[in-house]
Amino acid sequence: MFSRVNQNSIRPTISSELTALFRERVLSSEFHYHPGTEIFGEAEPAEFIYQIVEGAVRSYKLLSDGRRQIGAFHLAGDIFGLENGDAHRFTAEAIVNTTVRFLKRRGVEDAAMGDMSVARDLLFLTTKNLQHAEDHMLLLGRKTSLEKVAAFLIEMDRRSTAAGVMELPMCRRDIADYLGLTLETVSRAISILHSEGILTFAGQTQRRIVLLNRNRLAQAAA
Amino acid sequence: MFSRVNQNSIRPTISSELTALFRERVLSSEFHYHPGTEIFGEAEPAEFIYQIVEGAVRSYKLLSDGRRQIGAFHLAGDIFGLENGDAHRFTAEAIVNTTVRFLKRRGVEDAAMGDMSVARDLLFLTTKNLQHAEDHMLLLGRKTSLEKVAAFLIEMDRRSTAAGVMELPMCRRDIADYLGLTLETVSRAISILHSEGILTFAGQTQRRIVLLNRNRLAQAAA
DNA sequence: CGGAGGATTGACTGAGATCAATTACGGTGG
DNA sequence: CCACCGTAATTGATCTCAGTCAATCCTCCG
Repeated sequence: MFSRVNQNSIRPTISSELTALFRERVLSSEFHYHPGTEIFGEAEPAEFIYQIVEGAVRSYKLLSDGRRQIGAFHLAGDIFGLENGDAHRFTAEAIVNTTVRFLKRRGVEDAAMGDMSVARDLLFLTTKNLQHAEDHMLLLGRKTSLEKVAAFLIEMDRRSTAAGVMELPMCRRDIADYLGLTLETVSRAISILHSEGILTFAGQTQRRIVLLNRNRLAQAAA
Repeated sequence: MFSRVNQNSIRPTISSELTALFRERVLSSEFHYHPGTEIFGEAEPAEFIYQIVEGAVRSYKLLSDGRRQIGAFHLAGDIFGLENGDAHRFTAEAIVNTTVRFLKRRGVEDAAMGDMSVARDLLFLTTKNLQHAEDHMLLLGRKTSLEKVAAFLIEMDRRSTAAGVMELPMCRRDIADYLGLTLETVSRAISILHSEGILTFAGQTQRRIVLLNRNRLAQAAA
């Protein structure tokens, strides 16, 4: 399922104190997950919090009949699995080959009790997640399929490190379950943006996208 | 727009420290809002945080063409307007005649710096909001209209103090904008639940609803 | 009693879902 | 290196759930 690895370069994040905590505690506490493997399940006890060293993770909820809503994608540097209760509220799965750092939740809470800057970090991170969820509610409840896909591409563009081409780690189905659509509708929307010259594909994969006109993309996202 | 009032009984909430703070600082810092009046606007500087003494408030985001997504309804006892940045991320409006308490945001932040239990309260409250938003994303992205309306009624039932009849302070359009539907679809869904004997109306208004079969309602919410 | 806003109901439309076929890509073994 | 296979993505045809448009009813007011 997973295997130990050793790697230490990581994209800097805003949450400096927590990232520092992660750095301090790197006692081979890194693990590797293969595509599709579960990191933790919804309602499982939340023992750790996680930071992605490399790779990508999807967090989702399921309905009993299999309908899935992905609440967030986590990329390199992102911290996830942060809960305030005892149980995880999402299932988290590696999308691609992913390396992850662990921190014991109790340890973080203890640190927060003693160190106000850690407590502030925790609140800041939770607020960031809340802000994202709030924006995503507007998208899910009130935007059209084209607006959703455009907004998704803008979000990924903003979060991607490489400036030129953006490599999407997730498949169309993942995008669909993030946007409350079907994979066919996502594909059609991307085709429209392609045919309108707003984006193009790099190489012969549909996962590497180059944005040709960010203004028009932003308009489409309105 | 609003007028001073004096009232002090309030439903107890989970967030005891913050509520205590609100109590301490009640120096005629209560205001009354009439239906439809704005308490604060999106992107306005967040100077205060608020607690409802009596009434109901809707928090929403707008798209440029007027499409609206209500992110939450706030009822008596609820604290809202809590931001971690300098600006509000929602517009908040009174739905009915509403009395609200204020706390200076700076004051709360200062208290949190000195008192760890206030800091914990702040984090707890933000986490509660996040949890609600996460559940609501699943509803908005993946549930059918009937499931949405059933889930809404269950939520309001859980939050309502009176056990028998539930008095909805909001109109069908508000419900629709909360659930990502149109008011007609909400009306039809309620009619279906009515015709199936799951709910009935109290008196001759469509705002007072009595749940006749919570099990079947929960099933409908799947 | 009359008027305005809220809610329901009906007829029709349409955006996105579903079903289905085809094409493209990436990994594997020969 | 290439043929093969399974998965991913695209594209087309059709369907359906919820949206739109519109009429009516209801309720609470002045």
